[in-house]
Amino acid sequence: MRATVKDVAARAGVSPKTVSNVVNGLVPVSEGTRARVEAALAELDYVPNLSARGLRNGRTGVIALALPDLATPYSAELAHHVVEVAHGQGWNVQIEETGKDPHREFELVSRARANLVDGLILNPVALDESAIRVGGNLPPMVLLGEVSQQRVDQVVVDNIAAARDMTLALAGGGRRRIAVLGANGTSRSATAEVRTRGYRDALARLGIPADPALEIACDEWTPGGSAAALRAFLAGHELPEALFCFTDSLAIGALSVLAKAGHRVPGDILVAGFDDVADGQYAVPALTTIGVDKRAMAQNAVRLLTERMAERRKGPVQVELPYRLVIRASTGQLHGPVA
Amino acid sequence: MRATVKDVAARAGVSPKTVSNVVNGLVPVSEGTRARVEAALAELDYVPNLSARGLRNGRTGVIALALPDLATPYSAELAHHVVEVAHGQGWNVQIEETGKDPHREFELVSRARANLVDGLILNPVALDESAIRVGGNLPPMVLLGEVSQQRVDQVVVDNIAAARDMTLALAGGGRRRIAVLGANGTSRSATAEVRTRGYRDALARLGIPADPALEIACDEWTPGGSAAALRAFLAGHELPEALFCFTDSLAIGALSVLAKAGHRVPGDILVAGFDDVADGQYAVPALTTIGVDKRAMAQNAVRLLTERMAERRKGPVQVELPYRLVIRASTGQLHGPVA
DNA sequence: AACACAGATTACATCGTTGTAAAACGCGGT
DNA sequence: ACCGCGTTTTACAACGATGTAATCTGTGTT
Repeated sequence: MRATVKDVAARAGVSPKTVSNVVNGLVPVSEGTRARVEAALAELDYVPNLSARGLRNGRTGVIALALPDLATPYSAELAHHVVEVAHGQGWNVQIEETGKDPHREFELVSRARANLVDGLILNPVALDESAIRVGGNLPPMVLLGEVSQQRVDQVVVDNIAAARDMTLALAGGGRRRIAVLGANGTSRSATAEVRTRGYRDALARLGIPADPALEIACDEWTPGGSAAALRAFLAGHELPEALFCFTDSLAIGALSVLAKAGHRVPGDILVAGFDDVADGQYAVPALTTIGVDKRAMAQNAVRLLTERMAERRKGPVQVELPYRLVIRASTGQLHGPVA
Repeated sequence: MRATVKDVAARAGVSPKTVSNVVNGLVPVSEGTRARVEAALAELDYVPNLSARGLRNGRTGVIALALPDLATPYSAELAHHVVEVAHGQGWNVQIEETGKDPHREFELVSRARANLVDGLILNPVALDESAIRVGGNLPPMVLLGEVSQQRVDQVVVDNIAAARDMTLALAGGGRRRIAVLGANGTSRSATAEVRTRGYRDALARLGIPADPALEIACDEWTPGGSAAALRAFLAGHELPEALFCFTDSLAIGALSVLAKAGHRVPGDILVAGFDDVADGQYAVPALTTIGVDKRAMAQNAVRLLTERMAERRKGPVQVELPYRLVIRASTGQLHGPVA
C-alpha cells in the first residue's frame, strides 16, 4: 500500500498537517521537524495523491490539448512543443483527438469541466460555433489557429494573409493557372476556408478570374488523401503552372504523384505547402511553405491559459503570431509577394 | 458553482447515494426515481468530479504514454493509435516526453503513481536497466519496442531479425558495400543497438567483413541529424551501394542529401528505412522499409495494461508482433531475404 | 392479519489532502 | 515567576463521490 501523509506523520512523530506543510513549503516549519519529516518522506517513498489534492483544492495540475489528429506532422510538432513548455512549468498534458468531429470538441469542453483538467488548449477544426456556443461557464481555454472567435482567448495566425502572400508569390513571373489542393469538399474545415479565401483574394488582386476547377477538394488532409485527389484531378485537367497545397502533408503527397507522373518540380509546376513541418524541408525537392514559430505558439498558448486559470485576467485576449514565406527548391527562386 | 450529487439529490428529493446510483447504473433504481433524478441531472447540468471519484475508488481513468519525442512521425503515429484505442475503452491519455533522457524514464516510473495515472505505456530509449531496476512495486506498465526485459509486460518486435532481413534483401544482386545510418555515437540507444546487431548478423551470414566506417553514427534521429551525418560521411567516403537507415525519418533526410548531391536512388544507391511512417510512402522515391502494424501495437499495449491494472494476471507477459519488408521504389525491385 | 422476503433507498463512513482556527511552544521583559 | 507576543504545531472539518450495511418499501404467502 502507498504511504500517505498520515503514515509519514506517524513515522516522524508529527501531525499530518505538518507533513503537508513540509511537502508544500508554504508554511514555515522549524529546521528540526523538517529534517525528521523529510527523512520519513524518503524512507516511506511518499508520493502525494493528486486525486485527493485535486479534490481538496480544486486544481489537478493537468491541462488538456485537443487536436484533430495527432498523427499529422503539424499536430505532432505542435503537441511536442506544448508538452515541453507545459512540463517546464509543472503542468501535465492530456491529449485528446477530436478527429475532425466537431461534436467531440463540444464534448471536451464539458470533460474539462469534470475537473480532470484545469484548462484546455483547443486546435479547432470546424467549431466556428460548436464548442463555443456552450452556455454560461466555459472552462479556462485557449483556441489555437485561424478561427477568429470573440469570446475566448486565442493564439492566431493570419491565415488569409499568409495564403494570399503565397499565392501572389507563386503568381510571380506571370503564372496564372494556380491551383490549390485541400479545399473543402463535403466537410467544412475552417482552416481550408480561410486559406481558400486568401487564395481568392490574391487572384482577385491579380485580376485572374477564379476557376472553381482549380480548387481541388480534399477532405482527408493526409499525403494519401492528397495523392488520390491530385491523381483524379490530373486525369481530367491540364497540369497547372503552380500548386498551392494547404498543408505540407498534402504537398508531400502531391510531390509523390507528380514525380511518378514524370512532371518535374519546379520545372513543369511549382509546388508549395503550408505549416513548415520538418519533413517538408527534406522533401525532394525541398518544400516552399508558410512557416510559423510553433514553439512560440505553444509558449503563448500555455501562458494565456495559465493566466486565465489564475484568473489574472477578465476579458478575452488574442495574440497574433507572424508567419513567413519559406522559399525552397519546390518553387525555384521566388520573390516576395508582389506589391 | 458546479452542481454536486448533493445538489441534484436535493432537487430530486432523494439521497445523494441514489443520484450516484443513477449516474453509475450499477445498482438498480426504480423507474420513477430514475426519471426524477435524470431530470434533475439535466436541469443542473451535473458533471461528476473525477478527482473525487478517483480519490474514492483509487482509479483515475487516465493512463500515461511516455515517448522519447512526440514530434517524430513514428512516435506521433503510435501516440495517435494509443489515444484512439484508449479513448475507445474510456481511458484518457496523458503524454510524457522522455526526451532521450533515461533519467526521466526512471522518474516517470516512480512518479507514475502520483500523476493521476493508473498505468503507464513506456516506449523506452535506453532503459536497458534504468527504469526497471526500481525496487519493489512498479506501477502497472507495458513496455513498447525492442528492449527485452523480463520483469514487465511488453509488446515487442524482433528488431534484430527485421534488420537482418532488410540487410540481406539489400545485399541481393551481389551488393557488398552496405552502410547503415543511425548507429550509436555518444548516446546509447537500445534501438540502434539491436538494429546494428541485425545488420552485422546479416553481413556475417553473407561472409562480408564488417567495416566500422560503414556504420554511420547519428545521435539525433531526425531528418536534419541524418542529413548532417550523411553529408559528413560522403565528404570522406565513396558512395556505398546501399544505405539502410534505422528509421524512415533518417531515410528521408538521407534521400534529400542524395538528391541534392545528384546521386540517383535507386540507380546509384539503394535506400531503405525502418518504421513505415506515412511520409515514407510518399517520399521521392517511395521508401522501402520495415513495417509494423502500429494499430495492433497500440491495441495490445492497451489490452495488456488494462489486464494488468485489473490484476487479472500474475506474471509478466510478452506479446511479439510480426514485421514485414515493404519494398518500394527506393530500392527498386528486391527479393525477400536470401535463404 | 401476521410474516417473510426481495428490491429500493438511505445514513454513515471513508478515500488523502489541506485551509482554518485554535492550541502549544519558546523567549524576552518586567 | 508571570505575562505577552510571535512562531510552530495541532485538531478538525471539508472537498465530492460511493461502498457498506442498515432501513424502509411493497408483494406474496400462510
